[in-house]
Amino acid sequence: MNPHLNLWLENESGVFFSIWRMELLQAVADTGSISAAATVMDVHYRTAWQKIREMETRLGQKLVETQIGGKSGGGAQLTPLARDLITAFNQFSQEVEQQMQERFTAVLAPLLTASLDDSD
Amino acid sequence: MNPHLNLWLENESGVFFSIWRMELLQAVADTGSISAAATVMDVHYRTAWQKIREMETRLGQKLVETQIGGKSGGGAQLTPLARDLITAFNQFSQEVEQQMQERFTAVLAPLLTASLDDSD
DNA sequence: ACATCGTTATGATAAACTATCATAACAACG
DNA sequence: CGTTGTTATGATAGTTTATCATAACGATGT
Repeated sequence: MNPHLNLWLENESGVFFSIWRMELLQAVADTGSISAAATVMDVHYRTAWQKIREMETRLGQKLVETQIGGKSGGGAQLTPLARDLITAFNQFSQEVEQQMQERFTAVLAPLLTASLDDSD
Repeated sequence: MNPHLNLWLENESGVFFSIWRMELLQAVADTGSISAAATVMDVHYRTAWQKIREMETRLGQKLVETQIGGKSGGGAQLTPLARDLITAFNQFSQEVEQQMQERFTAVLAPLLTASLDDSD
């Protein structure tokens, strides 16, 4: 019975950023690989890789630097742009979410508790 | 390059209200039938009907009163609860959207114009 | 009395999207 | 030079969503 929200950014070619995508990039930063990030986000590696590629294509900018091979098999790090986007979008989404919770309590919660909870 | 948002409400059985669903119910109110509302919302009748049923099932309350047959073939009107939900949710979503636009301009727009527009 | 009309209601199918499987290429290291 | 774990990508499976087809309905005009 709580409100949920999704926020995303798109240009002419489609969605290039969202809350989920931000978390995915953050997981790449935290773990040092797309593979481990996919596990953290509980999606298949292919899904994570494809979403990152899609973001980069639609943005026209690199977000993740990858290495193939090496002792640890390879890895991935964020570009400075990706880090900046995470920082800004995280602040943005948290502020909007705060407002959502506040307005939900003020505007919707009274109606929902009155019309639904009482009617059982 | 603008921000987008979706807002929805769910309980244990799933999503029972959202911006799109609100617009669908409003279209039913405006047109007097699910069929015409589906056309307005640019979806198939079956889709509109199924979404309404889903909302009612998950909410455990009737949102639309329907009639089959008659001179105009039939029709549909909103229940008082549906009207109240539309009113409250509309205010809720507009306030959140306003905040989103405001915070986007303050937090994200500077970064996006600096990092993306300039790089062409 | 009864055929007409546009709507509700629903089963069946098609299409689109998303997730999963399988596999090649890769490079530092012991 | 084989081992290792990752990136990268084609191919397939599955799941969700949209479309098609059709029956039931009842006020109205003939």
